[in-house]
Amino acid sequence: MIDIKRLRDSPDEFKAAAARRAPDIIPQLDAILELDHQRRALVQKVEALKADRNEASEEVARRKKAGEDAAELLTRLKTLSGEIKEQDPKLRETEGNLKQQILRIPNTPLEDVPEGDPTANRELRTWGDRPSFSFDPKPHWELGERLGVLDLPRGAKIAGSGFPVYIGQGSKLIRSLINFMLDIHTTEHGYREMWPPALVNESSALATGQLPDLENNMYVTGDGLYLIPTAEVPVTNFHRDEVLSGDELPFGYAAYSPCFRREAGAHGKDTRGIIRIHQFDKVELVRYCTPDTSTDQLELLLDHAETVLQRLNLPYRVIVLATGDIGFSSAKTYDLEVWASGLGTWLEVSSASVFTDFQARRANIRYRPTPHSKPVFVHTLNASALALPRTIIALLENNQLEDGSVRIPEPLVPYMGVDRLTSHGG
RNA sequence: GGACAGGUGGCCGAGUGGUCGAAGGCGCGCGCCUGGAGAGCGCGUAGGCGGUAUCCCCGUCUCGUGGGUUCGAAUCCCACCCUGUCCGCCA
Repeated sequence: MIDIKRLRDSPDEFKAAAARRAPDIIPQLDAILELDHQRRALVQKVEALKADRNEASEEVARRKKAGEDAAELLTRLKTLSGEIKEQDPKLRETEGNLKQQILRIPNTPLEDVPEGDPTANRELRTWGDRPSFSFDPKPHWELGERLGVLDLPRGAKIAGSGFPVYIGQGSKLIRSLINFMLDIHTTEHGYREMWPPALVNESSALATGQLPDLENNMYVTGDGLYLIPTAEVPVTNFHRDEVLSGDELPFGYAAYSPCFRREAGAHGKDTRGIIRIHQFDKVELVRYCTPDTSTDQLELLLDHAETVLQRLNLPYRVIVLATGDIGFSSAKTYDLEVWASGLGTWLEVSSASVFTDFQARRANIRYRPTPHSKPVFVHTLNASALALPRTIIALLENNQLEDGSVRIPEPLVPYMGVDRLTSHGG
């Protein structure tokens, strides 16, 4: 949620920042300013009436206590109360409209975010060498099927397309990767582990910014709960409506969760194999920090995500997203894209974002800089570290041998118990 | 899912229609005391919004949430949410 006071106090500055991401947003901001103006006028009107009412009401109490007559005062109060009941709903309606509109305004990007549509995304650096092959490297769906670790047709039979089944060593690879990633983040990067609910209520989805804009991309249950598209939602909401003490910041959680995405409107794009699916697994990092440290925290977070790719020896590149490509709640986002040899393309496996106080406002997460100072909003950040399917794609495709078997990267061997995936490996 | 009991400030806990934003306690902050610490004593300790204004003041709202009754609601009524206990069901 944007800071209405910032918009009100320096509208030109705010509009310029917001327009870097969405040039057509100015009329919406003007509408908000107008509504805010109306709202404040109404507040003053209604509160003046209430002040009169409260004063007269106290006088009634005093007179009754003293055994005096208050009939004449009561008639005056009756008309006053009637007037309040007429004006108050107007105020509430205006406030409701204003809130609705504010909730639809995306976060303003940081100054150093390149401006433009996705073609303005910038590659910052690459890590590792893309493997070379003496044969034609195969795509993961062929490898997975031949190895007997991935069964897409049966997944489609059970649930539908986009719900893969991992079997045998494939299933073991999933839990090995989850443990591997969580172990790194908890023992080396200082994260506290969390196992959150996979369903959340409306307030939670609203707080992290999935609602109202991404409503169509989430599965909804008949009970009005949402299947989480990322652990970011439950983990960030863990501290919703709380005041944290300043000296515990910064801190972070590492959480594994299944993720569910309808991918509505993504027809025909990256549909083969497990590139884009409806249910997948992910280890997510969420950090809370003070406003002055959040840009440094983003670099730290990115580093934590990169560590996983480096340990797995998967070549990747770091992209800074342009203003037109960052998510609704984000102020700045880095994507990590891993190289997939069989597909011959880069795949996004992680997205690291700083949300400044945007989510904290929606979720009402604050902290006290000192024991008696007023609470202020924290800054929140998160990064995938990593999303599993595309990590698996890269693992299979980059480490494949000519006979169709796949080498397991050394750090993963203790988790897998084998150093090769073979078609007779079970 | 059913029955009953509850949801009050950072925490515990009083308060059943009128100076109640809320007694008391704990915690926390500042000070006194002390060689130092503790104990003890004193003072201070919610947030949102609006106005005004550089941190003073004024108004308003908030006692789970949303409605209602009333001149006036923490207190009465309705709905919903949540927690506890028992029953049912179940991994």
